[in-house]
Amino acid sequence: MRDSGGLSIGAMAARTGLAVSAIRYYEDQGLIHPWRNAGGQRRFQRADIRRLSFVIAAQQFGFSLEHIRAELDKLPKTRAPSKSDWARVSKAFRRELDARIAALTALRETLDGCIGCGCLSLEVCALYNARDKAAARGAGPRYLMGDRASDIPDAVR
Amino acid sequence: MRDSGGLSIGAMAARTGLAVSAIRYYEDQGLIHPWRNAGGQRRFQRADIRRLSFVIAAQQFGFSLEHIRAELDKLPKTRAPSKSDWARVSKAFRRELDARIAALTALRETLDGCIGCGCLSLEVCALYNARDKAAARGAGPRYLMGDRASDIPDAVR
DNA sequence: GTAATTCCTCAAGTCCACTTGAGGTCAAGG
DNA sequence: CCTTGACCTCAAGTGGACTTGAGGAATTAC
Repeated sequence: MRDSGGLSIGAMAARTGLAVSAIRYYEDQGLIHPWRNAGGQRRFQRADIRRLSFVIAAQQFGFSLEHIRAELDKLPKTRAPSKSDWARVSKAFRRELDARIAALTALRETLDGCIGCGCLSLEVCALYNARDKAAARGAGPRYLMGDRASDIPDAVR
Repeated sequence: MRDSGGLSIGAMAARTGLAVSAIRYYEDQGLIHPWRNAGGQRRFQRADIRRLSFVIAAQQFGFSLEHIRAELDKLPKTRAPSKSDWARVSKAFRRELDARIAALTALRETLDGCIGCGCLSLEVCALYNARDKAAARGAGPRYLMGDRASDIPDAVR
């Protein structure tokens, strides 16, 4: 198992809780960059566990793999990432996270006010316009992950 | 357009910002129940706009259509839903929403502590175990929507 | 009354994030 | 040395949420 010091894909799976197939898929998507041993098998650094943990956590917040890849690309590829490297990525990530939580909270309040009020004048209902706000700010998984402009047409008229 | 008073699917699309095809799909999934006019075309009540707005908002929070359908099934099918009908649905929805926001916030703090600290002893790192917590509590869209137990294997060993 | 628009039903295609399976190679234990 | 289990690639399948297209009928606008 320890060929030239690296971890096998099975060991990574055991340590992260991910399926082996998922880890291979993540390599495909450029999220991790294992090297190969003499026999062509993948070998991982211990630091890659952290990388994968980050992927898992970020996904739970609704970020797409592409988005996560973009964040991870900010880490150095040659040397193992240091504390400050991770802190930098974390900071950017945290900002988006805050925005997302804020958007969710705002939408929740809108929903409260609107559904609670029972107003049936839907043209002026806040809920009615919630998606525009969300689309502009990027609230839920949908808009943040897919970025499908076609989803927000001319509206209302 | 006003056959026996109902709104056409095109009118609904214009008022909600949804694509016509999406509205038809939602009917397929049991989220709305339009009736048909003499010529077989769908006709909607004005109250259905609110129904669709709810669908849109709930989706932004990461709920699956099936989950949303379950919530909407609590509304009366025969008469148009009243203020208190909506309030009841809203209350249940709000509870889940609160749980989700709390989980996100907790995960964010975990991430802060862990990535900020730069600890490289990943076996004890909180981030390392974040997914287990999340799986137990139901944090992100993934686990709440898919409920894929196969995703959380025997782990760590 | 007729042309343009809107609507209808299928069936099939798309995108994301994976999993499953076939057919074969590599590595570790006895 | 040889068997067993872990690993390899590549193609195809899955599920959720839709969209697109074909072929045709209903409605509306002039």
